[in-house]
Amino acid sequence: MPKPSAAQKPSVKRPQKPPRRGVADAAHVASGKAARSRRTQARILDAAEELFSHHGIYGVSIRDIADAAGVDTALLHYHFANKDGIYEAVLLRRAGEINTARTRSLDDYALACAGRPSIEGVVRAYLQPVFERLRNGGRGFNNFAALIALANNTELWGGGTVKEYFDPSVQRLIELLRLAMPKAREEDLYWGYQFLSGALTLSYSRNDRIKWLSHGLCRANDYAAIEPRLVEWCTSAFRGLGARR
Amino acid sequence: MPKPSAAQKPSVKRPQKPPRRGVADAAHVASGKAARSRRTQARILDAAEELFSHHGIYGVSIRDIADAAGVDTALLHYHFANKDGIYEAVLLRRAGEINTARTRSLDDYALACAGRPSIEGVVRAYLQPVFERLRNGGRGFNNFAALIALANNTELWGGGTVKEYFDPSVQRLIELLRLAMPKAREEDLYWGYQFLSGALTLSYSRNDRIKWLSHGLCRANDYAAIEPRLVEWCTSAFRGLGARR
DNA sequence: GGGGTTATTGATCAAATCGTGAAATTGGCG
DNA sequence: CGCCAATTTCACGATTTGATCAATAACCCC
Repeated sequence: MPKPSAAQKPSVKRPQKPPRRGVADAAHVASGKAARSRRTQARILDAAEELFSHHGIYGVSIRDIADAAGVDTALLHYHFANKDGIYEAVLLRRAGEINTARTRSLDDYALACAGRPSIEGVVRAYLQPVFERLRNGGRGFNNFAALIALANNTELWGGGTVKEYFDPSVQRLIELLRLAMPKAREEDLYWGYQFLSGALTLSYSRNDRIKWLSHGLCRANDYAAIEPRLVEWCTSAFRGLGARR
Repeated sequence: MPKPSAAQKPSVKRPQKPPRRGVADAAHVASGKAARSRRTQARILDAAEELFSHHGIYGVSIRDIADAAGVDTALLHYHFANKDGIYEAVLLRRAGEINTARTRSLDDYALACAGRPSIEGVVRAYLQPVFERLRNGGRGFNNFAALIALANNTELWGGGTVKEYFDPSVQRLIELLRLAMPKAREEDLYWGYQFLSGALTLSYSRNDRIKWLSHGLCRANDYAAIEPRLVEWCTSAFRGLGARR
């Protein structure tokens, strides 16, 4: 059984993170100790992200990550204290970015529609940032997404820290949906989000069952096929829900 | 990293399962060696089901299961060979039952509607058996469902054996949907199922995020609230999809 | 009621796991 | 250069984990 999880070793001795370098050097490969450190941390997180997304947090050992990243296990403890620390760092690295992008996308749409949002517009604005990254974000983001899918079906849900990044963008979504369908009941909006979320989550999970079911007609990670269909799917569904009373 | 998983120790020495008792004694607590054995196996599987559903397969040790079931670890090996064996036994115990129930429910509906199924009828018939068990099946079935939700977001998907129980009922669902919406494109039917499946899956996962998001208005395991809404949700969505061309 | 089979236990192993502390390396800076 | 701190490696200990084997207990049948 997994230990009571984190928060049991304050790890006082660990040194502070180095301050950001004064001069921003992003063009070519940055040199210097701090930059090098940041790069190895990123390598570790990349490896952990990939492994976690495949086998879950308990299916991966610290050694696995260290080997994949090409460093010693002690280095992981040095940078991230313990396994939970690595896991959390993996999630936090991208959680903020994607959710501010979501919120921004929704805000942009709210502005563009001049206070009269359509269901389709809202749904599209909410989904667009994720799918854009799924298509163009490289393997890293796809691993991250698959990991989110895994964590999403657990009570852990990333140890509780991550949800605080995701919640605001969802609340913004609900707000706009409320505007778009004023006759809908409050609970129904949340249930609608729940159903949307489940469908979205399965989309970027590592489950390719649909390929077998459809005899190769559909592939689970064919995001170009999924995005318009999911938008349409949720739009119809919300519309039926909003028209009910 | 998890081992290449099962299929590496033929475990020749393990004795055969005992033959079913000649006399069926189901009314009161069955006595006899075979019955007792079956009961302890069930206790083990119950414990494993619960633990796996919470922490995933790699988050639970054989000792954890043995302790929870109140037996020695060696007994688990005796009955199920190894850890993967336990996991598979947990899944197989209910996978067949629920899916034949699903298929039967769909067949019944197909008969009742006299070859002219409605989208709503099909969706309802597909979902009804699960929700009935989620409401009345006791904690055991809920644990099982949560475990399925967990496994569903993995490429493992239960080691590959379980899908063969699930697939036929899904194919039957698709067939009937095809009848209900003859103008729909083939791929869209499968994508629709994928979205339905994701929403359903999240419903019985252990994620209660919706409770927080809705400030207590909705609770993730309020199946009485979910079932009618999910039926309506998917019906509207499929309808929009079927009307498109 | 004893013999044989099945079910269950206790003791134990080898490998894997997380984590630590001391040593070695690296780079920045006077 | 030569010191100092941040980074990285090496070697190791304590614990957990999956699994096995012999020994015991429960049961059934003759």
